[in-house]
Amino acid sequence: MSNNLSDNVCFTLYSATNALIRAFRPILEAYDLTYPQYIVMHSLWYNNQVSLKALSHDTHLDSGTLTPIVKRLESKGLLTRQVSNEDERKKVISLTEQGMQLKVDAEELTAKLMARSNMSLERIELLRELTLELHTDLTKTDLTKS
Amino acid sequence: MSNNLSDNVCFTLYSATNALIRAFRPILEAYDLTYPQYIVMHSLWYNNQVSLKALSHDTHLDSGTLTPIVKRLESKGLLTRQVSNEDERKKVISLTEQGMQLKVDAEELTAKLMARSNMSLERIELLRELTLELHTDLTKTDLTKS
DNA sequence: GGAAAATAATTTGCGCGCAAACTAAATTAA
DNA sequence: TTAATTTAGTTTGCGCGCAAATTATTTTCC
Repeated sequence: MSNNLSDNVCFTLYSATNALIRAFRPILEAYDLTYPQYIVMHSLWYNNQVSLKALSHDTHLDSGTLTPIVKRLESKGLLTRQVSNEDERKKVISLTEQGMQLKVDAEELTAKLMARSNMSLERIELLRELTLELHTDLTKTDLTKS
Repeated sequence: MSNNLSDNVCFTLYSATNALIRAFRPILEAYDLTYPQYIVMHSLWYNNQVSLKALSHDTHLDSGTLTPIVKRLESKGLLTRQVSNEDERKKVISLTEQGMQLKVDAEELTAKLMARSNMSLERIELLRELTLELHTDLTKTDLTKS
């Protein structure tokens, strides 16, 4: 029987995420990256030379979302896209030298951003666990059924 | 020194929100609403006849985001927008009879959605508190400084 | 009272996020 | 082996989310 939007976990989650992306924007601007682009780069720093499918699995982003993001990163010279030799449906996405060098500067941006917030490390870790749990929960269960 | 995206609270928050909106979509489709439209309606069910500014404050959404959303809700016949008598810069947003009736059906959708997840009520409440705290934190502090 | 500053809402431009439709290649099955 | 199905990636369309620019009204200050 909530009458206030902030009593609603969906709303607070949604608002917090928007605020986070907004806070990230000026920081990532220095690297000419958006937050989703940063996620893709982060994924590739630890899993280079993967297919779009594999990248989609790791980043939890749709292939229809990823294709234009990856194309933009390609046009910035941070990665390349080549048709796979074994399977010509697949594209191998590889970091360029420039893309790999960005890691040194941008790797720990999240820690830096969160460190500036007033939340304790314990509560941040708790938030991470709860959102991970919710995501797992929502993607495993088909909520339109039952 | 995280090498995995899921070790990163920003990423898990971002992914969980996307998953939540995605899970909400088929449910809200029955009411011909998107999630942001639902937020606006929810706000108006408890605070009718407000300016766009006031709606922006309550929903945490930008005026540039709200204007088109509110226009769409108007064209669906759920609300009206009239220029204020006292201040002609302002618009008074008011629910129509149809918009108010939607409340009966759609009010408790969030509770229903979350109830279908496997998370306990305690953990859901904890998640609500943490995301509320983070949002407050991020909007009060100018993170580009210091 | 009139210029300057502040405020409310709209518009523009860009990058998502994703469902749905589509193209092309590989796999399966008949 | 070739027709049917599956899979990988792209494209299209629509609705955000928001910064920045714009328009119109009100307030402030001289």
